[in-house]
Amino acid sequence: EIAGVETFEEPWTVLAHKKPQPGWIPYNPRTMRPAPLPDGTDHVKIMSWNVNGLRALLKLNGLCTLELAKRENFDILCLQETKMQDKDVEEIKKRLTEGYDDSFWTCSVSKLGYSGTAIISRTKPISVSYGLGIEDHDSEGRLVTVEFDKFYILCAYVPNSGEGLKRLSYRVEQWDPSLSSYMKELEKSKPVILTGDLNCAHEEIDIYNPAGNKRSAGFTIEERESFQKNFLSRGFVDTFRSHHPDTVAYTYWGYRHGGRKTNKGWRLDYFLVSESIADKVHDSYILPDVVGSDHCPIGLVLKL
Amino acid sequence: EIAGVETFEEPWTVLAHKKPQPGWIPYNPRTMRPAPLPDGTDHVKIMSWNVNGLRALLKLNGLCTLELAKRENFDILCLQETKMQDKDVEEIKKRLTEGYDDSFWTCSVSKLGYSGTAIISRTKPISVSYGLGIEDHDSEGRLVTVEFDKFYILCAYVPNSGEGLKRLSYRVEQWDPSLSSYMKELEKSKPVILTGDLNCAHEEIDIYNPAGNKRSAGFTIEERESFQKNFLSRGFVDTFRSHHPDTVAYTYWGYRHGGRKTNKGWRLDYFLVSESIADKVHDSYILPDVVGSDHCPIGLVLKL
DNA sequence: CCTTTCACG
DNA sequence: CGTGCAAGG
Repeated sequence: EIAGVETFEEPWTVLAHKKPQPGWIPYNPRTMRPAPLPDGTDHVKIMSWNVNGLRALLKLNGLCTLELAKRENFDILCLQETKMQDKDVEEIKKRLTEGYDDSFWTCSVSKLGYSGTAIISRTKPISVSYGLGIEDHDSEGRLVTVEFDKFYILCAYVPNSGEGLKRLSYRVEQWDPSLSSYMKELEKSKPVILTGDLNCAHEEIDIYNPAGNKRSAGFTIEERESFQKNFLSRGFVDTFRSHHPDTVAYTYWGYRHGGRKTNKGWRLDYFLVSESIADKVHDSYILPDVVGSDHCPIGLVLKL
Repeated sequence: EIAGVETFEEPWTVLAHKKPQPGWIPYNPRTMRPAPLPDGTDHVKIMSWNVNGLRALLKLNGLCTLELAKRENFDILCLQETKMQDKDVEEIKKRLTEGYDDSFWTCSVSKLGYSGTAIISRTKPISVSYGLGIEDHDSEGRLVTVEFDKFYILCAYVPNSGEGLKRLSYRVEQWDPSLSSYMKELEKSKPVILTGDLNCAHEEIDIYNPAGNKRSAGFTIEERESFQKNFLSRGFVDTFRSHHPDTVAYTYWGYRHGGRKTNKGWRLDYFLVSESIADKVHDSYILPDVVGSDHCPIGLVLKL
C-alpha cells in the first residue's frame, strides 16, 4: 500500500455486490495488472485520480505523486477534486516530482477550495486549454485538455448531481451534452481520451447496491442514460469494461460507512477513448490498493 | 504535565517580559503553589479554565476534568469558551468525574459553537442563574452565577474586543459596567467571587510586550481603565496580584507565534473577590503546566 | 466520515 | 495556529 494508514485484508477481492450475476468476478489488482509489453513497444501510461483535496493528501503523504510516480512510473497523471486555489498552485508546482515538470491546473473561481483538476505530464504537450469554452460551465475548474501528438487527453471532474438531485438537470441537460460535443469537435482533428471522475456508475455491475441507489446521485437512470447517450453511443469506449467485461471493480468507496473495508463501492472513474484508438489500449485497470482519498487511481496503457 | 503532547523546559520560569522592572520575578508553579493549610481548616478550592473548546480537550485528553480533579482536587471548576451547544450538554454531563455531579452550563444561542461557560461543583449550590438578566448581553452564554452559603461565584467569559477593536465600545461601555453593577447588586446579600477570562491584561507586568500591544484587544487603555474603574475601584480585589505583587505570570499564550514555549503571554484570567473576603484568600495561583488550551487554569484557595 | 472555507480568537 | 461551523461529497 501507498500512504496506507490502515491496512485491511485485500477487500477488493471480496465480491461485495448485492446480487452478483453468474460469471461476475471480483477484481484483484495483484493478478489483473497490465501484462508487460514486448520490449521496445512504444506506449504511454496514463493515470487518473480523484484525490479529494490535494493538500490533505500531500500532508498525509509527503508527495503522493512522488510515491505513485516511483511505483507506477506513469507518463501523465490526471487529478480531480484537487480543491486547490489559484494562489496556491505555484507552491504545489514546486513540489512536483522530478521528471514531471509540466503541469496544468484549473481551480474553481466561483467556490474556493471546491472541485479543481490538473494534468501533470512528463513531456511537454502541444497545447493546453481549460474548460469547455462555455462561460457558464467553466467557473468551477472541472476540465483540463492537453493536446499531444497522437491524441487529446481530457481530465474531467463531472458535476455531482448533489443531495436531493438538486443539480441533476444541469448535469444531464447541460454539462454532459456540452462535454460530449466538445469531445466530438476535438475528435475531428485527432483521437480523444477522456479520463476522470465522471460521477456515474454506468451499470448494475458498477455499484455495490444498485437497487438501493436508484435515486442516489451517480446512479440515477437519468445519469446512466446520459452516460450511454452522450459518451458510449457517440463512439467513446469504456476501456475498463471492454477489457474486463465481467469484472466487479470499484474506484470509489464512501467514507461515511467505511465502505472501503468491505468493498462496498462504485465505479465512477473512467478512461473513455475514441473508437479509432480502442484497439491501441493495452490495458485499462484500477489500483484499489492506493489509499489517501475516497477514490483510488485508475490506469491506462496505450500503445502508440 | 497533564495532557501534555509536547514538553518544554519549564518556560514559566523564563522572565520573557520585554522590559522587566527591577524586583519583578518569574512565576514558578513548583515553588509558588499554595502552602498547605493547617489541618482541619475549613476552606474551598476553586479552579477556572478557559478551555478553548471543551470537545477538543476531551478528545485530546479523555476527560481532562478527571485528570485535573485527581491532581488538584478542586471543589468548584469554572470553564470558559466551552464552545458547546445546548444539545450536547447532556452528553458531556454524563462524562463528568464522579464526585462532581452538579454542573451548570450556558451556551451561545446566537452563534453556535461560540463562547459558552460552565460551573462544575462538588456540592449542590443554593441557586443558579445564567447571564446578567439583560436580554442584550445574554445570548452568548458568557456568564453563570452560582450561590453558595458564604458567597456567590460568577464564571465569566468577557467579550473579546476583536480584530480592529470592533467590539471595544460594546465591551467597555456596555458589558463591563453591566457586569460590575450586577456584582454590586449581588454583593448586597453576600460576598462575590468573579472568575474567568476577563480578556484584559491589567498592567504592564501582566503582558509580555506591553509597548507592542497598546492597540491590541485585551491591552487597550480603554479596557485597562474599564477594568480598574468597574472592578478594582468598586472594591473587587485582584487576588493573584495582591498575593504576588511582583510576580510576572501569564495565563494565556497565543497559538499563533508559539508563545507558550517562550513564555510570551498575557494574564487574562482572574479571581476577583469582594473586599470583605479578601483576607480569607489563602492563595491565588496559576497552573501553567496544564496544557490542552491556549489558556492555563488558575486556582483560588479560600478559607471559610 | 472527511476536507475544504469561514468566523473568531 | 487551532477550534468549531457549514457546505459539499
